[in-house]
Amino acid sequence: MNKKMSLDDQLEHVKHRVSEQIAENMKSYGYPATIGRVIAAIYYAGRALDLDELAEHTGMSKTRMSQVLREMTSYNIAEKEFVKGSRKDHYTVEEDYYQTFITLFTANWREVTIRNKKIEQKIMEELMEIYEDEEATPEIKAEAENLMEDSKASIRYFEWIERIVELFDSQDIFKYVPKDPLDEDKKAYRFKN
Amino acid sequence: MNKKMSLDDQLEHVKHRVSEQIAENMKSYGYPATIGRVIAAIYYAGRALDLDELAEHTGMSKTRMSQVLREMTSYNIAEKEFVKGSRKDHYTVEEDYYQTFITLFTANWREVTIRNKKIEQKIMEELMEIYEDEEATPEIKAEAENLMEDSKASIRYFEWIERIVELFDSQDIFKYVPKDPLDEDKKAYRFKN
DNA sequence: AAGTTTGTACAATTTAAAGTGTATATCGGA
DNA sequence: TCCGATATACACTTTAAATTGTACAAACTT
Repeated sequence: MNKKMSLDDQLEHVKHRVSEQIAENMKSYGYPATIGRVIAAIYYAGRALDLDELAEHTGMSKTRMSQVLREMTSYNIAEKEFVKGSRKDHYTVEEDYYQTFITLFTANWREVTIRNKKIEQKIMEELMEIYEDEEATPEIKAEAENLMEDSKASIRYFEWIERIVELFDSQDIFKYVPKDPLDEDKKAYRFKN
Repeated sequence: MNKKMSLDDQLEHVKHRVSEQIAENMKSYGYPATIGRVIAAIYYAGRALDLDELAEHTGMSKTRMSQVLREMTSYNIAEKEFVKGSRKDHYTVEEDYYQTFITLFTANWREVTIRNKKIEQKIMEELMEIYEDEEATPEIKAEAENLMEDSKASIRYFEWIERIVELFDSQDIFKYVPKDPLDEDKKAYRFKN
């Protein structure tokens, strides 16, 4: 049955597999799979696509395309591109894997740190009130103090996450984990082969 | 209404908030929220808990506890602890935030790299067959070559992810992004205050 | 101004994930 | 060997996320 497939169809099949693979990876990143399909469609088209073309390529509704592209532009992994003589919105995508990884990774974690720092602040205030309440027994005060220590430790942890985010966002990560294997490694590799 | 709450209840309320916060964070990590509630319950109990106690603390079914604890032990963020004279399984959890982050983060990404490298290998084989097919036109061959280049680039990217995972797993990340702010920063901070 | 084209709001549907309850296999003690 | 206690398999229900279709508003054309 596969034998009957034309070579063109086989190439299409490979592209489809890659597309699904990227889609699956998006799920692992914590984002909708459809984002991956959109990236693949635009990449293989080799040009900016409009919503109708994307719906066509992904086999999904135009509504969904609208939703997903909005999400993607909000994360800066897609952007509108002006196309002469067309009223439609055309979209291009970030094609650098590494940058896409960094962008999505940092967007997610920034959200986490912001949310948590807010909550920790509220918790701290709440604990302070309890601690300073005139009816607070020594036991109550001790417990409140424990929880405040926890909260402080938690804040330090989220500040660490913030610095991790900064490490990626600034591209400094490539200093410590380069895209290409080190030259020494390359040499060693060559000798072995 | 809040005014009527006893101080003890207020402390409980704070703990509950923290528990929900951790639960929410687990979702952001890409894991079930319940994992966070389990971590909080055991942490606040200050000792290993059994499935019934966990169901009690989280307000969930024992079945769910069984499922979640299995998942947690598989990720090495929970483990069984022997408790004298009890037939029940008691569980403790990793209490170091940083370690939990690293463990979950690396588990997720390791899975991703393994999955992708497998797929890329298959794709490479498929493309090779197409390329070497006697009926392949120059256009077909050129396209297959392009896709092979893509695949190679993709593999290099996942190897980079693997090295990122290794950076965290080996704890080397703390060399570049220390838990505690640097001494210089500390000093600067002191002077400002 | 009337008629098109386009994108998206909104409610409804589908699909996938989380969680439950009953039934059962396994184990340790009498 | 039987009994009670425990964890989990499995099928079912609930909840949340992804996706669609219809309707409409804004912008563009004539």
